[in-house]
Amino acid sequence: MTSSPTPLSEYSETEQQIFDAALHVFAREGRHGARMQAIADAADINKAMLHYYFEDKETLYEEVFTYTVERFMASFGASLREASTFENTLRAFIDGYIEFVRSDEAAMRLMIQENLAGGDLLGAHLREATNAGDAPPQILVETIASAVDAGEIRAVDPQHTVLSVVSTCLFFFVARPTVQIMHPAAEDDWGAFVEARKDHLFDLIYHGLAP
Amino acid sequence: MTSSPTPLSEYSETEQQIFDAALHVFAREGRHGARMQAIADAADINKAMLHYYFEDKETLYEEVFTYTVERFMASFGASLREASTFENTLRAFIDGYIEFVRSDEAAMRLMIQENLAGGDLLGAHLREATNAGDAPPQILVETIASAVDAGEIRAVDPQHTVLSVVSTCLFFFVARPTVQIMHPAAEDDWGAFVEARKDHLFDLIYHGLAP
DNA sequence: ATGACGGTTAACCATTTGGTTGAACCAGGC
DNA sequence: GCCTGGTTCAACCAAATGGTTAACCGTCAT
Repeated sequence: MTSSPTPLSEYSETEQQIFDAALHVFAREGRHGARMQAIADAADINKAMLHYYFEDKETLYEEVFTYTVERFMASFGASLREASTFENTLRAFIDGYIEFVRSDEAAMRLMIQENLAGGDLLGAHLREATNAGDAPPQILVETIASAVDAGEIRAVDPQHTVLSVVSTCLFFFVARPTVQIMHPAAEDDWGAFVEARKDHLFDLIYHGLAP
Repeated sequence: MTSSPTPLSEYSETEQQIFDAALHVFAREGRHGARMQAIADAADINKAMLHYYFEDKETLYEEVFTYTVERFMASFGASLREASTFENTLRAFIDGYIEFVRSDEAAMRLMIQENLAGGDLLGAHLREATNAGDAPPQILVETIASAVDAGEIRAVDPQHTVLSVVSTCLFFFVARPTVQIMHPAAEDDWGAFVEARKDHLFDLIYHGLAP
């Protein structure tokens, strides 16, 4: 279920094990809470190997985080290809974005950890991308703005709307333990619950935007 | 802006300082990432005082967390008093819930930290409350179910709907650093942004539920 | 064979961190 | 004054943690 985060191809096998393990431990314990020994254990290697492949904890974190944030931003746009109707676009985005997060929950948790801890490193990356013009959600914002202009949907604020869509797609992953206690269905079969959630979210938001 | 989390009244002043500081540090760095020295610094006291008032790190965390989770659950129901129309109820809940989180963001961050870390302690508290019948969101679920039965809103799944409402109310706080980079308005005046968000969320969800 | 080299390991070191201690401080009651 | 109780602090200690080292493989070119 929790797949490997498809690290860089130029990495050796051991490097990928470390990378993978570090992502999961950092995602769970946070930048400072994570212990090098825990990462070594998760990667099933000797602690010294961590420093052989990555200089120190800080460097390891930065490499893992940088790679994760880039993958995250790429996934944003990837879910938006081929826009026919706005209805199809919204459906494709919700499905695609949720599918991406499901395939690598640890990546998302790491992003949230950064936010909780102040998001300094995150800020640097995002500002860079934003200035370069390829800020991830900008595409969706424009899609919604166009739909508003074309009269396809009500005159909502595109920025706020995108934030709402993203919120609903991500939050139930963030609070997964809580959700699984509250919703018996989510506890029994998480996969089915995620599918049901895609349908519900599209239905709710599409009706919320309809004229 | 970041108000004090109104600790238990039976606490002495020093105890409250510690409690308050611990909440903020745990919320930012997580259960294991938090350093006792950091908490002592934030509380502006000597490190030995922490152990004078609270046995050890684990106990301190548990007391802070227990108190936080209880306050959180109470706030859930508190936002639902006096339901006339469903429209008013929804509006009151969104406003009240967001206002509660705004008044104590650290409490919410602590809850999210617990979720990211697996939520074992959280699970114990929630299951207890759920079995006792006073599970926080149960009231909202029933309100929505009634509205569906009365034909006030479309035939949506109440459980999923509540999760969606809560997602949108909480997520922009969780990802506040990211949101502030993406939305210039949120960076300039967070308070005004939160207000705008209340309006937007009510508008989006109310239309999403309307028949 | 051998030696150079990437990879791997256990043992080790220095610093940080959680936690303790004994003395000092500071009321209020006698 | 001086005792007593709760409170506060600097210094201290043992364990945990990040990071290093020197030796040890295995293998491949010479």
